[in-house]
Amino acid sequence: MALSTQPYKGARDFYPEDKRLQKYMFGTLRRVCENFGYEEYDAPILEPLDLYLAKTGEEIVNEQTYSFTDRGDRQVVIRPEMTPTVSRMVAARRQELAYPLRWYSIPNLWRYERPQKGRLREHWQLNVDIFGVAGTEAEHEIILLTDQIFKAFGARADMYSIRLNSRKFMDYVLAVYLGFDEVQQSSFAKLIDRMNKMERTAFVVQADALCSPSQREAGIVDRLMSVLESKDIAGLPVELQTHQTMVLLSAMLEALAEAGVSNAVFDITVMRGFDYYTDIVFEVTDNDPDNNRSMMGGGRYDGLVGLFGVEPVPTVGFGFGDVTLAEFLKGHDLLPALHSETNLYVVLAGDIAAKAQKPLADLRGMGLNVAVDLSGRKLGDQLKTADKKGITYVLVIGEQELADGQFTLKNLHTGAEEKHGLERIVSIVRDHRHTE
RNA sequence: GCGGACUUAGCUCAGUUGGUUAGAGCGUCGGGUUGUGGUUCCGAAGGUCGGGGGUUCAAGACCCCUAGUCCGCCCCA
Repeated sequence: MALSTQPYKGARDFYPEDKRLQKYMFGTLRRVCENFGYEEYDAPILEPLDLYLAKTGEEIVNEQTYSFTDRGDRQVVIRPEMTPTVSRMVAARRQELAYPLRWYSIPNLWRYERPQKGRLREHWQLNVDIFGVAGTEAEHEIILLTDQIFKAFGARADMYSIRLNSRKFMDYVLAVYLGFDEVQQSSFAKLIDRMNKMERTAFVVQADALCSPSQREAGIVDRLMSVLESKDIAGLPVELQTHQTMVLLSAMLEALAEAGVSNAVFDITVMRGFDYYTDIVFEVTDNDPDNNRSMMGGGRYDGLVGLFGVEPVPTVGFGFGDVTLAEFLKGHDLLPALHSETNLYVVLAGDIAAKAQKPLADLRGMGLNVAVDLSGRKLGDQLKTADKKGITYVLVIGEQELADGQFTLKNLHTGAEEKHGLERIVSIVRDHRHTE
């Protein structure tokens, strides 16, 4: 039986054309992050199991990670997310780092679960974090950066929504304002998370089922619905509007609007799954109903660094997956034409590979990326190969050209041909590359 | 982890209620005379129909198992 050529379940091969797209996406992400003064870091793909047990739900660690025991009996996990790792790194140098600390990374992450639209087993995720800022200036900057990322990809404000809420606020609503016990709070959090995907009546039925008889009698579900159906902070019951976090969030949204972020809104259904978030949380969703998934999510997690036994560091950060980003760009037709990194394809007329080495070295020395066809096939076949590789310029080298130093340069897009010396050829190809 | 749909040539797919040597388009390769691609023309190669088992005189088609892909659910990094 022949070996399978398929990549591992839920993971992708990146052929050169796929890698071009990845390089474009990552390049844009890096540019925006560095534009805001964020520095890139990285870490091992393997981490000890303990790192995740402390802060993530047990089900996630046990059933949704790749884990194994190594030869030294250590429990090892292939990282399913970057936040614990970066917290570990910051904690390790807690005293010596210069705050505010602005870091980013684009790690590959693994999760053991069934692949589906927008969710694979291996994906890459931009992680951006700011450490050491306790005030909402940190959230403001992070949201601004997020918005810049979308703008850098050419997205318009009506293509995506930045939705904000507060974990601290929701805890208050569920525990104090509505009086739910801890089990109920967690059930309601999950239900509210799915609210936008459900019919209102189905939601009310499920919410009702979670209430005790006395809560039902007190009309708790109606009270809940009136909170959840508030379209903005001003629509909330007055008692909730004046909650400290709502006051801060309200001011933040105003500041963001002033800074040119027109599509950031309060959305009470944004919950986020993780326990480590401590206050403001946010998501960015695609406005295209066919890609109804959160593309990016994050928030404030002030407690994580402190788990390593050092003084806690207030932190705001987010993760942004490459799969959902690619879906977004494709869906909104935002992908540019991506070309080969090879600028020039040299075809040889006749058996002259040895003699052609000098001009090839000169072209490379002057900075062009040059590939040469070594097949010895007919000229037409060599041209076909250049075309198939998506390389615009072809240079013909034959006895004639070697003799007079004038080489035939052909543009495969226009079909035009011209003869020049090597330096002129380099400048033509380079100018074209820059205008692409 | 649970449920549903699907799997036929390199790719996208046809294949009628089971019935001879399983088809198309695109792609690939060769040719239209020796230094010019995309278009066009001619020709060729390429499939034990995902794998295994069963029903039948006969299975690509029906049944069971298994793998993979996709879509939901759970969960969400």
